[in-house]
Amino acid sequence: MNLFAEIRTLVLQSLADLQAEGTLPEGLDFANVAVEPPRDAAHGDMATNAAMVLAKPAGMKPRDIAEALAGKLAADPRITEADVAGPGFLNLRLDPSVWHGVITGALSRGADFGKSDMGAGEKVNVEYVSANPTGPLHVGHTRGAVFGDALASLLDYAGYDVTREYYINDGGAQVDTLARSVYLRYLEANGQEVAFEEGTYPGDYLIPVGEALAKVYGDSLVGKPESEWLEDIREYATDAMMHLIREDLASLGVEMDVFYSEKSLYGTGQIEGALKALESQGLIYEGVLEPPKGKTPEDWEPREQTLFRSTAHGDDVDRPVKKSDGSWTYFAPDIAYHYTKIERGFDSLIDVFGADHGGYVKRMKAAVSALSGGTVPLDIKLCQLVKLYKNGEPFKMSKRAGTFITLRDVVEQVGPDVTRFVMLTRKNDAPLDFDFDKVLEQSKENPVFYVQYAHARVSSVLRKAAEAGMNVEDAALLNADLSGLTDPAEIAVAKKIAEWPRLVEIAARTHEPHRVAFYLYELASDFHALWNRGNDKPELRFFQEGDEAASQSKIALIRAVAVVISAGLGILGVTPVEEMR
RNA sequence: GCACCUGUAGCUCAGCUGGAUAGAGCGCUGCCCUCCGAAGGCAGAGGCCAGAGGUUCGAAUCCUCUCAGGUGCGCCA
Repeated sequence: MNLFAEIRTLVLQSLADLQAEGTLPEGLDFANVAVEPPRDAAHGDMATNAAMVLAKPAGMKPRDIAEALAGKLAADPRITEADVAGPGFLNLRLDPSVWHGVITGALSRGADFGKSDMGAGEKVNVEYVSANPTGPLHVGHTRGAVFGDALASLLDYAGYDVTREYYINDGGAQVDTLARSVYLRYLEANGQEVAFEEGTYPGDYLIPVGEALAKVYGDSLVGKPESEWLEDIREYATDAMMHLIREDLASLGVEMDVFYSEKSLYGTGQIEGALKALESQGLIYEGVLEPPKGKTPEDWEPREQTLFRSTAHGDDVDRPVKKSDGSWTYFAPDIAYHYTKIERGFDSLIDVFGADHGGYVKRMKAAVSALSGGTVPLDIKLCQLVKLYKNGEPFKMSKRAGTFITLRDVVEQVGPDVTRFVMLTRKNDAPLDFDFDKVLEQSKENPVFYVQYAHARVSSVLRKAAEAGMNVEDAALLNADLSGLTDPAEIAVAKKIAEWPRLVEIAARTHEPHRVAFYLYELASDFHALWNRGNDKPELRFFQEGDEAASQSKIALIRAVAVVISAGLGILGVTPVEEMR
């Protein structure tokens, strides 16, 4: 149901016809022939670059090709005009009935209008959040959570078979630190005075965990050496933190398909297996790394380590997989983890990381490239920082002062819908300002409100029409005679709706869900403009007193707007509202 | 020193696998409610797309270099 794709098909068919007639030579590559909305509406409804792209390989003048193509295209009933312009653009004007078809398409397919089969059921794994299980999620995680979740929904909508996955880093030293910190809280629950030294987590959120442990174990662990309690408490604490994190995610509406434990890789031979797979390609060796140039660490000493030859797959230096004491670096289980993704049959992988992990992109891609023989692409999306503001003033976070902002704080203050939408109003690799006051402001400056307002206005009209006795069910609106929808402002809205399926494909292909948010803003803008046209021209108002036929056609149009806004917000994980309060 | 990201209107940012005269919001100027929600809309002013080369029919977009900001750079994950 992508109108642009349909017209492109028509263009390609016409080009093939020209070849059959001998006007165009055989053997041309049409891959770069595009059909796009023109930047300037005055140029028409759609434009194709076919003539310019083909001029050189065909050995013809662009305008000659364009003229010939125009002749072919004009024969199609959907096309009312085909003009050659500029260096060889072919501008097309479409029959109003085409736009009316877009409206009925949106009404009949509902939330599925815009769905694409681009993904063709390809299996995609989207890994996101993956925060250490040592405490509640904070604002930084929030952006990654929203981004990853929206991206997953977007890919699903575009026809991919998506798995949402969270990698639990429960195998490293940080969960030992967690266990020790919880042990302190446990002692505290048993009436002891404790001090949180450097290298422990002093957060209040561990107090209930310590208390719960005291209930389970009584004072039986008090005064015992670490070796007797570390393992048990680590497991207990990690479970408690993951429980907390799942609740945090749930408060945002994020639901994972798979929680994959790092620890589960140990002792199963999976890490060894992954490294063996690399070794068989000659990518593992014992060697000594050069110290980094410019900024050499104080304690730098050359030492021999087990290294992964990531440079063979595009990295800048080779990376250690074993520490000098023989234990794994964090990178080794990461390699094994990504190996399991390949073995689990995913056709492509996406990792969503914080921007501070930018340094791991190349080595991770190198590992996946090597382990999959280059057959499984890995895209790593880095989410930049979120800067918090309150009333325009920077909001400083401090763990000590207790002004540390968690995901839950944000969601409780502004709600999941606003949180999610705002997090998607920037490209992932651009920093984001989040102002607790401005995101709740009800004005067009706030895109969340602006889009919701458009949806609410449609609902308002539907209510009013229903009160007047009209049947405003989609099934009824589908039968409306749309031929009266000819005003440029009305057609502009229909055209914007027609762009939706195309936008979904572009956003999915580029892995950029923010495009959906921006599109919705534009659609809302066109809708608000049309609404206000009703001020000057009463015949453009959606509900026409006493003229049911006209009302039906106009309401069909705005109902189509609501359908698309609702679908778009659905991808972003935002609930559309029926009225503003 | 090296790698990655960023640099577009006074400010905050979009810009479609390279397309025509580069867009939006805020701010500024002037308009629009007897009327479906003015929580909106219309119009105007405002640009060396950081800079310099290159690729080609065509570059904000791709390549090279320079400048500026951010992030990271072997036993932390």
